[in-house]
Amino acid sequence: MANIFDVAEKAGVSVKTVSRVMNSAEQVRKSTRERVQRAMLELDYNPSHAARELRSARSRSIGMLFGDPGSGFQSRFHHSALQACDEAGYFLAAGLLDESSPDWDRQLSAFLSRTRVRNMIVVPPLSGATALHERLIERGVSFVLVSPAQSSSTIPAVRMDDFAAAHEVTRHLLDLGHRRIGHISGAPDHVSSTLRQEGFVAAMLEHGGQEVRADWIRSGKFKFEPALEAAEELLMSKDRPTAIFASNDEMAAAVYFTASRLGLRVPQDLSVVGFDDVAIARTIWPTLTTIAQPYDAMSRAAVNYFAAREAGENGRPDADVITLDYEFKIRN
Amino acid sequence: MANIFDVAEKAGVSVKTVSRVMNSAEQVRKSTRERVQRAMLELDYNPSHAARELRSARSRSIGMLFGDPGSGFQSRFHHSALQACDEAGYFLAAGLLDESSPDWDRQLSAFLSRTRVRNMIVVPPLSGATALHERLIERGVSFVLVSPAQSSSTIPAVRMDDFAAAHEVTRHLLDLGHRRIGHISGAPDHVSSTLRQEGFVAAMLEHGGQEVRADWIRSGKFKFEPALEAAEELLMSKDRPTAIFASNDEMAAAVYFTASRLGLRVPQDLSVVGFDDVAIARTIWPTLTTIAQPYDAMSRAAVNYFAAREAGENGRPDADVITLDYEFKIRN
DNA sequence: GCCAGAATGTCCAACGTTGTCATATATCGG
DNA sequence: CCGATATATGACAACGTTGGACATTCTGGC
Repeated sequence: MANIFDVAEKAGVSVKTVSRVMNSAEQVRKSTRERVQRAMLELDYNPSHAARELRSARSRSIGMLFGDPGSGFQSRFHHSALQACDEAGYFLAAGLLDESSPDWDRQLSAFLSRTRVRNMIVVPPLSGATALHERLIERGVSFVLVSPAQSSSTIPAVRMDDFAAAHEVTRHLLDLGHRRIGHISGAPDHVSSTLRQEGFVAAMLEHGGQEVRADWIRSGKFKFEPALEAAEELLMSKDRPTAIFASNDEMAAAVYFTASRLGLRVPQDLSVVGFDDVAIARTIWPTLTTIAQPYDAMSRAAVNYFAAREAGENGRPDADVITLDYEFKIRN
Repeated sequence: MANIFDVAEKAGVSVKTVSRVMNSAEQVRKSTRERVQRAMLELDYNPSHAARELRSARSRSIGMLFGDPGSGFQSRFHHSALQACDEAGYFLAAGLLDESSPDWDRQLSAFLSRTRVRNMIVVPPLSGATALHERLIERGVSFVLVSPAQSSSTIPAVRMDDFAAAHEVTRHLLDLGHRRIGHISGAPDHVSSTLRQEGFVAAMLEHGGQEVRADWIRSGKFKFEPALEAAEELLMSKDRPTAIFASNDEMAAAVYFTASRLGLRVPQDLSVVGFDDVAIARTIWPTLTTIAQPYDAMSRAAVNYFAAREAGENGRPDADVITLDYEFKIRN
């Protein structure tokens, strides 16, 4: 396997010059640079990540921790973050962290000190784990929250515009002619849930306030089982809603479940829309109209945040919240 | 951040002894070992992965490549492999590989030479990519296939007992009183698909051969859309089957889909069973009876394979196929 | 108290790269 | 064509760890 010396020899320069070409910090003459790059290609050379990581002041690793495997999100984010890291020349180091274990602090320590990562992307459900965030700050790790549960003015975050998305989804139902619309919200301590609910209410009010009934807004905690109950409560009564907007796809699936149990057909008797566009949305029948989180864009934004922070070495204010556009997937 | 010198000083030993404790190759007195371990704990010391990787002959990294993100499998395997690696003291390095890209060879090169991994776990769909396997052999990487598409006598693999599982599933349907059972098989060039079909046929034959109708076995290629067609063909005729065994969960979901479209209720009018136990199985309604792949056990077996190979340094024959027990999940 | 063997220490080199600092080479005005 | 200055390149140490080849110090059994 080729190393930097082989490249240097082949290109007829010193190893330092090769290093400079790769890190492109200092100036290298164009002709030299090209000669080196050709040599790298011909030798199929790639720098050893371990060696760079060990020697260099700069860290080229970004960490990502995985919590509860149940979350359909994590794999989406993992994949898109891998891609974003590839593009930006970072290495993504993945680890496990069980936030419910008393041991989680040690797990974190082990991950951080083994990998030496100093930049992390924290995705759901861990982006809602405040204790973890505090610990990261203490340890001087800089991190970006993805779709955090709480909005914070001190921690940079990447999120989508939940309010606007919920508004548009509700609008869509109204445009289809629905007037009696129920909502199954997520976990009450989750800002996304609140924003989605607000977006729902706002759209309803715009269309005539009398329609928003408090008993047609139920919490499903973002989970399947609680959403079953919520759906049952919404659908059992005589004057039931004709459409339900669930705050995520899993809960929307629970609505399907309940509707089917009660003999209601979707979408003839009941319209359902979800949120997130996880795998389920395209697999259940009828395929679920939903809002797609901008996974790729979010990951890319997070990675770019680190890249930018490093480029401009000025310790710029750490409080940006980047809000990205969602995508509205209309299905059956 | 503590390093090996700090630990040595704290424990009152030399760095060499600390190193010995960690690599446990040579003999260290129990009392010394404990003293060192205490020092490591107190200092919250973890060896730098980069430094070990760089210096040591032994590689503590195991690579895992992700192909098409659509596969519900990959995240399950990733999670369980992370866990298995944690337990065994390995580090899991993840990368992307787009097998359909003309560039895939370069992607592989970059991954291998950057990370220096020499052990890999190859999961579906890449465990079916023969060209990749050949390239890995050429490059001297040792790898274990997980649920490979073809059985090979030269590449070690971990798989589940598809035949037995399919047999048991079919048996289950027979025990429920079904006699008219259809089967939607997977991709014909996939040995799992073949084995599952054989298990199905064997169970049917045991119960009276006249029941196995060739036109009740259709290929769905392991995908949703082709399975829709297959299900339609099975369910449209007057004398339709009363139960369908689909070779994976995605196709089982397609059966639900079609049944619902044709006005058939599951499970009253039609029983459906799936295979794999991906997220969908627990989310669609009625929850899907299926076979759970032994994700954790498979990953652990793969990791242990490398650990064992390293312990007994004898170049033992490379052709083991480990077959693991599945789990039968009876749902609604 | 002696001895064998186990346990531990010493010292140095090496892994592949980057940071520091020194030096060589090109560029430019006069 | 000269020296001055900017630009391009090189030599060498260092990152944290393991491996090797020994030397030294314990330990336990006689």
